[in-house]
Amino acid sequence: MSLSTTACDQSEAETPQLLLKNQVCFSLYSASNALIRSYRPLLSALDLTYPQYLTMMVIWEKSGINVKDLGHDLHLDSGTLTPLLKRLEAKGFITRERSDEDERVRLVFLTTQGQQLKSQAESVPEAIFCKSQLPMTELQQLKANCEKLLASLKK
Amino acid sequence: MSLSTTACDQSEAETPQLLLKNQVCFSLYSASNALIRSYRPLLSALDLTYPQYLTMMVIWEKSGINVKDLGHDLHLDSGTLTPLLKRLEAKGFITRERSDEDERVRLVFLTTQGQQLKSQAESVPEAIFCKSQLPMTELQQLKANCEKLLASLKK
DNA sequence: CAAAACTTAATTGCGCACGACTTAATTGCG
DNA sequence: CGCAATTAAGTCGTGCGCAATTAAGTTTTG
Repeated sequence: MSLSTTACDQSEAETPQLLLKNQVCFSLYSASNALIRSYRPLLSALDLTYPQYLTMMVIWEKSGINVKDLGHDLHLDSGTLTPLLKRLEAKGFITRERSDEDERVRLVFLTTQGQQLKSQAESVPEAIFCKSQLPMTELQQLKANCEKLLASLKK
Repeated sequence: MSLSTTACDQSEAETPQLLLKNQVCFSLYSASNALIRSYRPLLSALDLTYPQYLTMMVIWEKSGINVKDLGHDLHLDSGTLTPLLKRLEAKGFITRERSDEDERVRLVFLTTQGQQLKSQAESVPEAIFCKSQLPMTELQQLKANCEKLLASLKK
């Protein structure tokens, strides 16, 4: 067996594990791209990209977090986060300050404008749920399956 | 309700729909990134990136396909595909030729080297399945859920 | 038949992801 | 103490994704 879910395909049975339609990863990748795409018009109204929106979620919850912990929460590294945080700072949503205790550490704080953004963002999840046109139970199942795969790959 | 699966969270119940851990999309995005990451060492041995690997799958199945149909199959546009195909051509895996019937159309053909690559790639799906450490039934469920979401968002 | 409408690919610009590397600060240990 | 090892963030280069635009070829239609 393989990650390509070879089931009952009639076309080209020679190497079915190399058919696009049998790839779990392709489905995951396409669905992720499509869902992020559907966020785009909603988020561009807030002057945010999707990764910036995720980052703001962490900062809304944990203002003063450092880059390492942010990267841990988002599963992203400093090569991705540093420029992203600079863009969020340029937009006025956050400030980036060095820690006094440890000069290596960069702390990220929410600004007043960043706080205001949160109330504007509150309607986004509902809007996306409507766009998805799927029952909550299925979305939760999808979420659980993704988390299980992620946990398994992280080990 | 919302796409953020607000269930039974104890932390910060004020706006639970804006907590990262309640986002279906974040789980999907993280799992997709992680799975693609786990393909990387296997594919770099074949001198392919993950999107290039997906593209080669289509071309292995449909040598002579045009860019529009390739984009339809992969859910990608020419802005992504044109440079990707040029890189595949530079590596010698494909050729890109104009159609005789319609000069606008660009046809993509498998080369001998591209054909040889297929046999080298045959071990990849199995290796990824092992890395995932999940039963096939769960992977198939994940795949089905992703496809349902994608279909729903495409409408 | 010629101009308008349409279609296909290519181009451009921006923002990720991420590996590899660098810089600077802190810690550890002999 | 002093220097090596470690750690945190930043930098750089490559390759996507995708919106917006452009260029070129084809079809439609008055």
